[in-house]
Amino acid sequence: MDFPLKDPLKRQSGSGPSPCAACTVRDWVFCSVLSEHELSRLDEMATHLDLSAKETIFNEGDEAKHLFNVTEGLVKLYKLLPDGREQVTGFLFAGDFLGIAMNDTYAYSAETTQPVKICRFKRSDLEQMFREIPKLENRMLNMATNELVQAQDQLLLLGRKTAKERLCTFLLSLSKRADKRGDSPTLVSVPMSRESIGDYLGLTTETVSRTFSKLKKENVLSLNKGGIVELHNLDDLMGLAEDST
Amino acid sequence: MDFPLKDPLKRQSGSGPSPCAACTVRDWVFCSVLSEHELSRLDEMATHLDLSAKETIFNEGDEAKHLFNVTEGLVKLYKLLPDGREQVTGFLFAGDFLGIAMNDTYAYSAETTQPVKICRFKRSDLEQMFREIPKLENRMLNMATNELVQAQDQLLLLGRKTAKERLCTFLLSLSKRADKRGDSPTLVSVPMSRESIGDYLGLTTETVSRTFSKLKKENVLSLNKGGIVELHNLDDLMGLAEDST
DNA sequence: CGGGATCTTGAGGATGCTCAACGCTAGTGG
DNA sequence: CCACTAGCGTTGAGCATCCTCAAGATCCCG
Repeated sequence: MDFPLKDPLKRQSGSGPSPCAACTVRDWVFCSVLSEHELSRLDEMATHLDLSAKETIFNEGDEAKHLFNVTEGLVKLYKLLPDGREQVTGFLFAGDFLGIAMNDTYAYSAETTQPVKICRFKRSDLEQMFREIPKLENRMLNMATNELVQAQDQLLLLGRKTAKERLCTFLLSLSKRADKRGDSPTLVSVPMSRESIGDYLGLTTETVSRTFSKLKKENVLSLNKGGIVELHNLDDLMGLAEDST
Repeated sequence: MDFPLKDPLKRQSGSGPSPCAACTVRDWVFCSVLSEHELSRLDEMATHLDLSAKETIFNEGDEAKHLFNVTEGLVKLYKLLPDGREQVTGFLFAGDFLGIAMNDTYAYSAETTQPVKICRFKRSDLEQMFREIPKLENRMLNMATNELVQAQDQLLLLGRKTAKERLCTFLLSLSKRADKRGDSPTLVSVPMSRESIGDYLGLTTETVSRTFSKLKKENVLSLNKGGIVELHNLDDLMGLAEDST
C-alpha cells in the first residue's frame, strides 16, 4: 500500500481563505444542505488537494480514514482480481462524493484519470458532524440509496446486456450527466480511455472500439476531435440501450 | 402493476400479540438497535404477512409505500429488460431487510421463491421513527453501505469472472451466510433454481448446470438430496472463486 | 405411481476475446 | 515550428467461452 497523499500541504491548492464558499460544485454535493455557519466549519475540516493524472487516491483494503469531494477532473474507481483483471465500479466527475461504499477499509481503489481537484475530510470529523446535524446523515443515506440504484442498473447491464446495449447505455448516462451540468446532451465529452470504458462495461478495449465503429457506421453517432462524441438521436439511443434488435 | 398484498388482513400470520418480541431473527435486523419500548412501538406499525411461493411482493416502478423485513423463507429481487431478459440483483433470507435501494419507486421487483413470512412497515411510519431515533437512521446508512459493498463485488463478478469463478463465488457466499446463521458451512442448502442462479450470475441455466457437473467431476463438491451442496474444501473454493486457472 | 417441472447432457453456433499489426494523435524536444 | 515517438485507438483473423436449441433424465408433488 502506498500513501500518495501523505504530505498534502505541499500540494494544497492556492485558493482563497474559504474555498467551500466559492466552490463551484457546492450545490450539487452534500454541502448543499448546510447553512453558512455549518459550511465554514466544514471549511476548517477540509484539505484541498491538486492531483495530476494517474495518481492513486487510495487502494482497496486501505484503512478508510478519509472521505472526499471531487470538485474538478475525473476519478476512476475500480477493483482488481489477483491476476490483474480489472472492474471499474464507477467514474466520478466534479461534484461527486467519494467514500460512501465502505466500512473500515475502502472496498475499491480510486485513481485520477485526469488532473483532479479534490476536498478531503477526516472521516472522524465528518462522523462527528453527522451526529450533530441529522439532516446531513439523512443526506448521506439518500446518496447511498442513489448509488445503490445505480449499481443495480449496472448489474443488469453487466449480467444481461450485449456489447452494443452496454455502450449505448453508457453514452446515454454520460449524456444525462452533461445535461444536468448544463452542457449539451448530444455533444458529449468522453474523457476516459477505451480500456477504462471496457473495464467499466465488462468488455475489452477492442470490443469497445469495434462497437463505436459499428455505431458510427449505423449513423447513431460521430466521433469528433478531442474525445467528443456526437449523439445523433437520443431516442434511438434509448431504444438501443435496452434492446439492440 | 398488480397489488397482490392489497388485502393483507386475510393473510396475516396468527402469531401472538407482540410478534416482534418473539421474532427469531430480531438480533440480525435493524430492530437490534431498539429498546423494548421502541420495539413495541415498531410492533404496532408492523403487518405480519404469510406468503406462498412465487408471489409478487412488489414490482419495479411501483410506488414505494412499504419497507419489509423477511423473517422466514427466500425472496428474489430482480430487474427485467423489455424483451424478458432477467437480472437477479439479490436473494433475501430470513433476517434480511427489503427496501433500501429506492427513492419514490422500487428500483427492482421482489418475488417469493419459497413460502415467506415477512413484516411490512409503512414507509412514512418508519421515516417518522428515523427522525426520532437517529441511531436507527445511522443503522440504515450502515446497511446501505454494506449492500453497496456487496453490489460492487457483484459488479466484479459479472464484469470479469468466468462461469466457474462465478459459481464458486456464489457457493462461497452461501456458505458464509450459513456459517453466520450457525449452520454448517460445508453442507450448504441451495434453495433457488438453476435458472435463478443463472439470472443472478449472468449465465444460462445450462451453463450453471454444466459448471456444477464440472465441479463435481473435479471433486470440489457433491450434489446431495434436497438441494444440499457439499463443499469439499473451502480453501480450494476460495482460490477457484478468484482465479480458476 | 404418474406427470409436470426442473435438471442434465449434447451438438452446433454466435458473441466477444486473444493476438497481432497498423494508424492516428498529442505531447516532446530539437 | 516541425519531426519524432509513445501511447492510444482501430481493424483483422482465428478462437474460446458461453449461448441456443433439443432431447433425455431425475425429482418432487399430488
